[in-house]
Amino acid sequence: MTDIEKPLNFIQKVIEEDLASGKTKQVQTRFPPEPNGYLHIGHAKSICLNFGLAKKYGGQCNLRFDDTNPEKEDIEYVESIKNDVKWLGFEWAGEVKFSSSYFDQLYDWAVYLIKEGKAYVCDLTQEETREYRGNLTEAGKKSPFRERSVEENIDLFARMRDGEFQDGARSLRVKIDMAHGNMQMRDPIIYRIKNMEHHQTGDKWHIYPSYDYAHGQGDAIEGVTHSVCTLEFAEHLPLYNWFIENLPVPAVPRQYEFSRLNVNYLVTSKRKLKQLVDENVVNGWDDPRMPTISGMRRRGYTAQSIRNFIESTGVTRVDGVVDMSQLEFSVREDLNENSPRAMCILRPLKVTLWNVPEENSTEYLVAPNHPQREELGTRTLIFDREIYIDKEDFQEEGNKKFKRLVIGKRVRLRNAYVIEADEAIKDSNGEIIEVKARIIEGTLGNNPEDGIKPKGVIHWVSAVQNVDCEVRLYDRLFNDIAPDAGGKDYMQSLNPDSLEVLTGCKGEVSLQAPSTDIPYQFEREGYYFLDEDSDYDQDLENQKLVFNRTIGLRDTWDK
RNA sequence: UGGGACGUCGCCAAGUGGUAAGGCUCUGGGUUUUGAUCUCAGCAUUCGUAGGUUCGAACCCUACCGUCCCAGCCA
Repeated sequence: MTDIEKPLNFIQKVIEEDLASGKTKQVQTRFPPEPNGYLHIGHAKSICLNFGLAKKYGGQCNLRFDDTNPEKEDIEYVESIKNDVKWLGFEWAGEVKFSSSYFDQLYDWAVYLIKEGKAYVCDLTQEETREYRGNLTEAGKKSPFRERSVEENIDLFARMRDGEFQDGARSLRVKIDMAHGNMQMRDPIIYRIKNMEHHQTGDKWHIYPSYDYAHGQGDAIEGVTHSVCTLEFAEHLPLYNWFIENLPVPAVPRQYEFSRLNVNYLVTSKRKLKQLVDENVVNGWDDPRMPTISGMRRRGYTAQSIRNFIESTGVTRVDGVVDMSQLEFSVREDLNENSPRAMCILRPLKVTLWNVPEENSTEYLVAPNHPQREELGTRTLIFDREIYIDKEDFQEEGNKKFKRLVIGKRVRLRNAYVIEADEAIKDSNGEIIEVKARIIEGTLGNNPEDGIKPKGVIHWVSAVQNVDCEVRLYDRLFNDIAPDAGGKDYMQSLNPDSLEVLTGCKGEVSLQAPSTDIPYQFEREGYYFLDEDSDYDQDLENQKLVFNRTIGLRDTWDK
């Protein structure tokens, strides 16, 4: 990167002050996803922030699954989340943590609160609880069960734990203030009855702690110094601190909130992404059109490009929407620097170079793998009398702006000769099926001797020896710049053309054994990454190669 | 109408009393065997609005306007 120092964000400033004052000895953070879906670009921000903070200040970051609600969770998600965090390039401290590991301690602390007269078992139904809570402008009413005796509360709470009651029959609430301006403080529920198995604790529990009750205490148990979360939890801060102050916790963590990442044209809500998967709008969580980490990975986005993007957007408390172009810039920046080049014809049009002798027409040419990075080596290109160019690179009659092949005009074949087109051959429908052209002698590495330079450069592939492949082009999933803003129905703005599959594409022979760790730049086309649907086969006839277009090249050609 | 947070260029985002960084986008020029890359130049007399304090304000004060979050036994 650069040696220009980046200004610190507000959380970094807090940490530097805490370190300077001695309040914090060693920074401890945590990334705390609930395993109820796949991670998406929004989580990448939290991951980069939490792990990045720990790394920057020589501390550690835990990966903690906030698994307090077995209803929505699944072991499939914990595995995918671990995989995604690792892929993004981060390493968590020690073993993976689970909020469920603290259920015993949390239970003991709940009993402690009861004994202190600060928690009570409430028999109000869910509807009654809502009525008693009041609303934004009216104070709530105290629950009639608020003054139960300590003994009765302890007994009832134990019986809740033992599975004696139906789901929702009772709850454990903390006694704070039913008239508090902050709704979170109106005797929040900290334990609810759910007679159901948990993916980590099996059938041990019939009651599960709420997020509010489990999160801060989990932080304290793990010695988290700076608990950073998104802005919607700012409302919970007083409650977070209430527990820390009223419980004999081993440490005092502090919560700081930042605004979540929003990118236009994207939807980032686990619930909504799940709907796209469940209704088969996309082909799974890792569909390359999804803004999930796994989808982006499959599409060809590099971990570095995602990290750079997150870094470029900053950390503040301002609600904003980042432009998609900023993400695209980070992806292109990294890929341009690191992708090997290759030529691939997406929509083949045969060109016969009639002045190349028919006998022994094959010629081997050498091309650099990267135009600016010699150290990346070279590759061999096969040149023949018959080649393919892209249909879009030929017009019978061009115009000043069309810098490609035109009848009677010249064009440079990338890394090869200059050619001039003579004739277009059409089928009975009038469609051009072949072009007759000729090479200009002596133009390999040189300009034509007659001084008539070609207008442009186009890519090509031998029609005799090439690699057949399928190419999948992706466009945005939604046509609306803010698909789900203001409660809009995002399913109404789905882009019907978000996937275009091209078969019979022709790649140069270096693509026979393609790279599986970084996209190629198909010159003049964009960046393309090998999809996992590909099938390798020693027998090339049976090999099936599929490439995903990660992103096109920047295009400043005003058509 | 209760409580909380936030408003600096089209989009991100520094700046927190001394006279508006940077990135993305966009526009124009140069180099180029990728209409890519690279490179040069341009792009806020102005910081939500209106007053006030001050020699001096985006930064301090007051009022107003706008946006977002909170009424799950979700996280």
